[in-house]
Amino acid sequence: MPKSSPVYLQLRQQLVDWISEKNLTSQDKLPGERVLATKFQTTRVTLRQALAQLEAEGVIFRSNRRGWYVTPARLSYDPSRDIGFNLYVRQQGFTPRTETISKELILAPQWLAEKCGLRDKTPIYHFIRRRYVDERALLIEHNFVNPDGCAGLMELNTDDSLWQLLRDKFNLQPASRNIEIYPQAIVDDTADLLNVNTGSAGLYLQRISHDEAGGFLEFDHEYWLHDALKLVVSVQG
Amino acid sequence: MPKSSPVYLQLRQQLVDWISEKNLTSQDKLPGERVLATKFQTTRVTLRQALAQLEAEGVIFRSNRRGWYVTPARLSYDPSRDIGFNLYVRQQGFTPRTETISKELILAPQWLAEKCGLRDKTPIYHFIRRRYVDERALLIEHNFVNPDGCAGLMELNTDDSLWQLLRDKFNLQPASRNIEIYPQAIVDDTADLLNVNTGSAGLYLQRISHDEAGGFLEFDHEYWLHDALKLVVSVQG
DNA sequence: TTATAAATCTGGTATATACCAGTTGAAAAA
DNA sequence: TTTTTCAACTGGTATATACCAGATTTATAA
Repeated sequence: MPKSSPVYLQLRQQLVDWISEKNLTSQDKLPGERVLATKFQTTRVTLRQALAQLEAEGVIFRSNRRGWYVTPARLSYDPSRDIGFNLYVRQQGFTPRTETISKELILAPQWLAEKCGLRDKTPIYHFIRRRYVDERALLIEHNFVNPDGCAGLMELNTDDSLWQLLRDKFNLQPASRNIEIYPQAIVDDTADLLNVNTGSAGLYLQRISHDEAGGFLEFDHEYWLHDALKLVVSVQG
Repeated sequence: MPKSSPVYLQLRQQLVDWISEKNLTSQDKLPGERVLATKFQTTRVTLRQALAQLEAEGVIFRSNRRGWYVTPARLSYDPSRDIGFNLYVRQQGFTPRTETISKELILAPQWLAEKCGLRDKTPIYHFIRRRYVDERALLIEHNFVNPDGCAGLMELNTDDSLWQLLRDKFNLQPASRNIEIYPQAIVDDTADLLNVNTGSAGLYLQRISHDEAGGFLEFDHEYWLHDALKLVVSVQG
């Protein structure tokens, strides 16, 4: 006799069926939790367990206190290329948007100096940007750029590709990158900026770029929603 | 007046403090939920919310119905190299173990044939392996190997590096790899094999390797626990 | 000594209920 | 028409309580 699965997993399946039956698609809103709980004859608590399950699977997502929505297809993303986020997104038929949340010249804190092989308190540009696809905020990006050779970068419009600016205006181009990637919960400020609860699943991506002479160009880290991207990398050898 | 954070987040902090105060370290077990709930004067339900938060952050992990444990440091892992899992792990001072769960010669199903550019129903080796670090099961790996040029692979011991076997015994070596990486919930069989609940956060990693002539060598996918690894990739250009 | 069965751990699921806190949109005021 | 205010909605947090289901240990029988 097959053991029956728990109620919340059965409910999960009912929700999946219902979503496909109703032809709900990318970014469509689900009814409120109280409505769903009634419709499927269960408690809100149990319903939320099923919703959380689907959220973990990347089927639906929530926007802070606004409700549940159907998750759009993942964005393919190659962290070893720098054709620019906006271009990337458009090539896949989505609509990008970038907000520069802050830009300032700071003195490199110790952790950053260590990572990048700089002396403590070296001046460095710090950009914080929020990037959207189809008006859903997908990631928060921090760029720390070595000001050597690109003085005045901060006065330019940074809502598009930084690398494009560096290449076109300052003739700077990365020759090698060290990339680190791992799943990490999104917390605190970052969570707020992305309109998710602290502790939401996310993907952390860090990149250190050097020029041909081995000089430090840029340190960057990105906090992505867990269901938002698919990394694609090609490697030789 | 600063808004006070919810009880479960305060509790989260208390737990963190308590863990560090008690000097709990890698793989140490936490007291049972009922004990903790009493100690911190809260309900088991609220306590579990705090524990789930720490789990999402990768501070603690649970082993199915056994209890909560302190998460070990992440394993660094370069998916573009193939020095072999076991060697990788040992280099970082951990103890690896690999179990071959199954190995068989199958006929490539459609999805696989498409991905690898094969004809439908091409014969192909299928290995399923479970890999441990310090006796914690971290990932389930599926290898689909093109039998051309490595007949008899299935009879060999596959608890170490497949690539090492292919290189040493069959003179096969990959020239290029296409890698896909994204966060994905661990469900069903895979969850069972890893001793986690269905829906646990995980990282999915897929690799397609070709030889110098562009011939298909191997398709591989891996399901990792979300808190188990840190991907490290170096890229030129 | 070993194998088996039962008791007792542990976390997992489920229900009912209340209130809190941002979001939203409608109503009221400017 | 525009702004402001406020009611109502939504999801988020919190407590209390019960029972279920695997895992582990202990006691018992072979």
